[in-house]
Amino acid sequence: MQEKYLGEFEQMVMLAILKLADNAYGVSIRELLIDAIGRDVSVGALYTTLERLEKKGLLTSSQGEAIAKRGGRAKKFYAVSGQGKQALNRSKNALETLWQGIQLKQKALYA
Amino acid sequence: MQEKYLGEFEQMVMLAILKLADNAYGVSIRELLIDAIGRDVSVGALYTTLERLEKKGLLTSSQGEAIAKRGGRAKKFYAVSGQGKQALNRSKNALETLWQGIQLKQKALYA
DNA sequence: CCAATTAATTCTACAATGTAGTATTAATAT
DNA sequence: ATATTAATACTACATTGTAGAATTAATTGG
Repeated sequence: MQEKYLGEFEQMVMLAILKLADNAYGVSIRELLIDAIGRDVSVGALYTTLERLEKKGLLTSSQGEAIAKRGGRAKKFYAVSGQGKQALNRSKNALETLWQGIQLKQKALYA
Repeated sequence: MQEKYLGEFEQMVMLAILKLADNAYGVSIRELLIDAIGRDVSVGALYTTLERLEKKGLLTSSQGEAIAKRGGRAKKFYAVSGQGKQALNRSKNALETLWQGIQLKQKALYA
């Protein structure tokens, strides 16, 4: 079977998880994404993607303990699997290769 | 309207066009992509994507002249529009921001 | 000039990913 | 127990990815 690309949103979600390390769960992932990419991410979009990535084996998850805070459901923590990391690398490399030598905007040479 | 991401394949196609400069048409784009990303790209996948990108205003096209070669239909040349370049930049920046500080593989420090 | 050949694009159909909104669940506090 | 809160799950539809077959348009040889 030919390796497929990751979708772009999928990539972003996985990168957010890597960044959050052991604090990567739905709400925190969503916040980081919204902040990092400067646009809204709907709750549904995120959870759907998390599920799909886990089903494909690119993410793993573990149920969090209940915490002594006001209330609310337990968190489900995510981590990027080895397979997921490989996929990220492949996508990154493919894009980098293609960007090679392309200059879209001229940077100002001096202020 | 919120800006959407480019799909990853869409990005790749646009980058290939930029690279090919004034020789970007279906067949050459496909060859460059196959070579650059190391996997097959079906004819249909490519042309469908080209059409959609043009319809969205991210690409422009122009009909090529018939050329004195064995035979075959005239080429349709593509170029990335200003809007297309902006979209590429946005996607690139978003991904770069997220990759910031993430180290997946340790590079060998010495051989 | 017409049939064969070639180079290229278009068409059709379905799968995977993107996206949003609403509903549900599970925990805590009163 | 009931209200409140934090979080996840569900449902549905739009967009993008993907493949293969069909079609078109050009050239050349006879």
